[in-house]
Amino acid sequence: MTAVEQRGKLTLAAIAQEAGVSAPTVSKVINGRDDVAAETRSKVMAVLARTGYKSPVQQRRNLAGRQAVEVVFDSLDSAYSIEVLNGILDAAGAADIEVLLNVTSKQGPSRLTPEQRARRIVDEGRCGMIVVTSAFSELQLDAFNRRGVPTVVIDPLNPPAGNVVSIGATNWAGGKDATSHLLDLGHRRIAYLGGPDGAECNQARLHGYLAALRARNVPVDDRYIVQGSFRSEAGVRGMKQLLQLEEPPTAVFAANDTVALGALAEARRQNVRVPEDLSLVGFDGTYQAEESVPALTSVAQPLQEMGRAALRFILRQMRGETLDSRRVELATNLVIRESTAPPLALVPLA
Amino acid sequence: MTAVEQRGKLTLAAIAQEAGVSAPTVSKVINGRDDVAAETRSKVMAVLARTGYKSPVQQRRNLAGRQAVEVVFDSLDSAYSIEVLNGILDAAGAADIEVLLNVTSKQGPSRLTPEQRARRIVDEGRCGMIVVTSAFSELQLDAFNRRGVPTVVIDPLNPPAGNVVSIGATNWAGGKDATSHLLDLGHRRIAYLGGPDGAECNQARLHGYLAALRARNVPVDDRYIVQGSFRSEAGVRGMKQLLQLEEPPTAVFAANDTVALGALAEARRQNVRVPEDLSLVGFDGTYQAEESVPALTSVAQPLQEMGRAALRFILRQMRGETLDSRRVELATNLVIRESTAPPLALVPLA
DNA sequence: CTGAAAGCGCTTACAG
DNA sequence: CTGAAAGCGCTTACAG
Repeated sequence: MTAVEQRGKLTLAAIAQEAGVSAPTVSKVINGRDDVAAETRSKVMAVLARTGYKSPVQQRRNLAGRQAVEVVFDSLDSAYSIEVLNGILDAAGAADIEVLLNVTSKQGPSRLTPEQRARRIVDEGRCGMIVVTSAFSELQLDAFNRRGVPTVVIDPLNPPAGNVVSIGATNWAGGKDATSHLLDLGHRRIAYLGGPDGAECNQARLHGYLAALRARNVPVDDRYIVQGSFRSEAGVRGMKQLLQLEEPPTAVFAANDTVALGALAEARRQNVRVPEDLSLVGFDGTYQAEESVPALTSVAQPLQEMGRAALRFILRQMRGETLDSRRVELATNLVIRESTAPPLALVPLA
Repeated sequence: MTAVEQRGKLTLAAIAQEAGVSAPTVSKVINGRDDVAAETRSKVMAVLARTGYKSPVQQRRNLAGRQAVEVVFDSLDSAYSIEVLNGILDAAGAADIEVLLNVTSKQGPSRLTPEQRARRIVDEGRCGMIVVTSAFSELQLDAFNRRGVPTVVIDPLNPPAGNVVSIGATNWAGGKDATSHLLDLGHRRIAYLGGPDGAECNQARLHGYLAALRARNVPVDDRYIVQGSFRSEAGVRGMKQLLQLEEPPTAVFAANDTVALGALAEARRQNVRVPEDLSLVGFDGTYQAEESVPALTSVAQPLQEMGRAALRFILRQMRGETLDSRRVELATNLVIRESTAPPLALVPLA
């Protein structure tokens, strides 16, 4: 038994002595400052963990009662975000953890800077944070981890650096599956109706599409690749553009369901029948795909499962477990519905 | 303005200076020690109150119990609930209040009874509660109010008794507007494709429909009134039933947009064109109505506004204001889109 | 990256 | 009862 453990007084100075460093150094570790050598940090962390020392902030956290996780979305206006939220709520309910919901687009006059928000989340003693937004920089996200608030990012636009845990889906494989399905049906003129150029997940889907074409030696035609956004209007505009081509595509793989539905609406307006004249595949597999007429063939993301996994990662980190991996991709699943069929040329006349 | 109020730093020493005593004396007052003269104590207390100084313990308590409103939904799987939630988040963001989101269908193994939930909400010091669920009885809801947690119910299945504040929309007037619109177009065989029999709001819409028919001396035909649920399947089934009638209706007023979209899907399957062969009106006016093809004529509820109003009611009660009314109905608004047209018989042949 | 030194805000022990 | 002085625990600024 060590000196510290014998005496009742568990002070920062005692921790310092125990770890063989100075008090200021322990202070820096506790407050998540980054001017501490990794080795020193882990030495101090070990003593902190062993002695169960609680900083004032951590004591505050204990007083706060029930554990709560901060969940931050950019907005809650898509089937996508709702499903992720439902997954988080599900796992939180099971673990008896409160969910504090924040939507950055719904900020009042006192709009918080990311720094202010970070300070508040730490000060208020959240047991973890789930982020479905690009409102935080990688550095800020890592700062949460260092301050003892385990943080998980869901489907980041770009994979976060450092120690930040992120959860996504197998976008590349999903894109390949969708395109292979269209190729299997006999399509050769297949368009990619894409989302935002800068989004990692969109790029992965596009490259899955390209990979499927190349695997079958189908030449890539740049006119069939139209980038846009993840919103419905992008589908409308993209579809207009594609239908003006001399040789329009016989199939379209859209970057998500919302874009696909925009494309479907435009096709209908131009009397292009789906799936007879045009096959259409979406991505996400939300209820939008199910309820559309015709029901949309779509690459389903396990959105609820992603939300659940995010919360479970936080629980594990709270228990002090180390994670196997900083990045997890859950499998997508192509769900074939009514919006895809062989191209008309291949269907024998009745 | 005093010295203390001018400087930003609100420290114990500043309070002491302001009160004309020493720092230790202020410390004693704050910590409830009894070796302080009554007069000195009250002098210090006055300054504390005026400046709003908080001791570390008080700050801790404040941080732990930062004002948060408990929001309880049955589930988050409809456009309806999402819009209400967004309204709540909007007003909460503006008022700098946290939102604790609970979904009763997402309870873990330790499913709470309403009593347990109530105790917890009170014990944890929520500043208010917004309920979009029928998980609580009227008595339980009233108990929250009595225990000092102002409670507001949004669109209750049945209007709550006692002191419970509830917010709804003008369902009766909306039902009347929808039906009058169809009558104005020339329809006489108008069906009501309803939601759950027991729901107050559904009954109000139905009675609005009946009132509109009676006002124009159009006889009510019971075969045109089909009750169901608020889900898509109810629209599919109800539409099947109506299309089997010897004289099917030329127009359908559906209890909500989801039911209307189910009806639309079934109509399309049976090659009944909307609006040429059948006019269709929904209720709620969510994005579902906008994005459908054809876009759905619908009675828009101010769902976001209802969420906002609920939160503002709580703020008012927190400030001790008395409310004018225990029940508020916000106005609906008929939005005419593409799914309604005169009945075919009235359209002159081209 | 580290820690001696200074500083901050509060509390305690005690002289008057 | 009061408050000058000492002390406690932590943080900050900065020299090395």
